[in-house]
Amino acid sequence: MKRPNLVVVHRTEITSACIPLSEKLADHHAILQGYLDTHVTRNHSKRTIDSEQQFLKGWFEGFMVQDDQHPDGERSLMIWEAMTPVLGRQRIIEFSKGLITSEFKPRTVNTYLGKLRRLFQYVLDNPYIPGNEVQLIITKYGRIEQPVKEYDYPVHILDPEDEGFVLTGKQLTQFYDFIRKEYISHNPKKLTASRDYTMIVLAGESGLRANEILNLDALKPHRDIFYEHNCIQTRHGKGVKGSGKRIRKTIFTPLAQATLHVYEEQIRPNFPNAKSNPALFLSESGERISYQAMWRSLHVIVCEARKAGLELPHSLAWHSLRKSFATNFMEQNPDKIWVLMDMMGHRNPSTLHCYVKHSRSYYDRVIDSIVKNLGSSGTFMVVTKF
DNA sequence: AACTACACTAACGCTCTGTT
DNA sequence: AACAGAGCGTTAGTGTAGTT
Repeated sequence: MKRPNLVVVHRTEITSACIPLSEKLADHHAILQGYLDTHVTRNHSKRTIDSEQQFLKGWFEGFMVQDDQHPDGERSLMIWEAMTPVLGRQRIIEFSKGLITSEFKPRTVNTYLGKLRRLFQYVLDNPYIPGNEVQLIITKYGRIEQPVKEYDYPVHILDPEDEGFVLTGKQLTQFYDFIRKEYISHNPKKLTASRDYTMIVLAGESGLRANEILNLDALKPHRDIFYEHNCIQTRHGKGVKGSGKRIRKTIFTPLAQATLHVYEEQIRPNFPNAKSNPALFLSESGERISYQAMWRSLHVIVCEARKAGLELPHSLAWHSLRKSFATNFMEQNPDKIWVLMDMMGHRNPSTLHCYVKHSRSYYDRVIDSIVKNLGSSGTFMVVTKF
């Protein structure tokens, strides 16, 4: 069910009717815009600002209240009405309950309530209506308070870790082989199929995110491929809290180098704009490839691979390749954890803990070998007396 | 009081569906 | 094919219950 349909609170009569509707609307938008503007000042990414705006505007428009002033007899909710003592909180509780009973993930409920709480906190900290004259919201529209209370949040929102999203080294090789030998040769569009293969090898061998792959450049001034140094750089690493995009370097394995070399020599030059568009991976129309196109490509290839009998995790997406890279690197180089962290762009070792997903058989194998070693060296003495 | 071991928050990316 | 949008996962900074 979509969020706007979850609004089930009883329609309420608004009594302070002496202010013209247009003025109320203008005040509402001015306050909301004031909050959204703080995201710009705080250097948040465009994506964050857009989704914040999308959600908040949608939330207020989704709540209809009765208003005889309005030609339709009802209109969307205003900020100060959402913050009315008692009634405002009731509305939040109903909203929260609606999401839970519709089986939204607690994580999502928490996210939405957080977005609302931060807006309302901003309004309480800046209780004025933006404009030429100084006007308090309270004197014009009555008392307001924070309607989102800690009691209305789900807690323990983190899911137990999923299993089965990671390809072992062997599965990864099989997957590459399938694409190269079967998928490309049976596909009439050799160019795009080869391009998709190159992107997949790059994801599996270097651990790059989908967004980082599509933003790689082949042409100057920002060429990101360094054969001579065995490394690839990304200038679009995920940032956090207004940090902006982050630059980092990651490993460029012999397989990835050989694959990319063939791609750059024989495949990429055949795409339109190959000499003018700096993007390493182009679409058939000569633009930088889009995330949606990447998603679709991988989706199709995975479906074909399953039809051909390959055993793949039930959910295999671009990010699974990044996880597979991390897990396989860790299994082959157990002592190089700091190197892996650096290549993944992690600032905090705790991130790897939930990121590297060893298979159950890996744990069994390693535990088994540890016990065997103990048996021969006698580190664990047999206790006969206490 | 210092430490440990987590949990929570917020920004931001990924996934997938619906629409045109 | 391209795009928009909703839901939810990822990551790093911060907070806190429980232990030493």
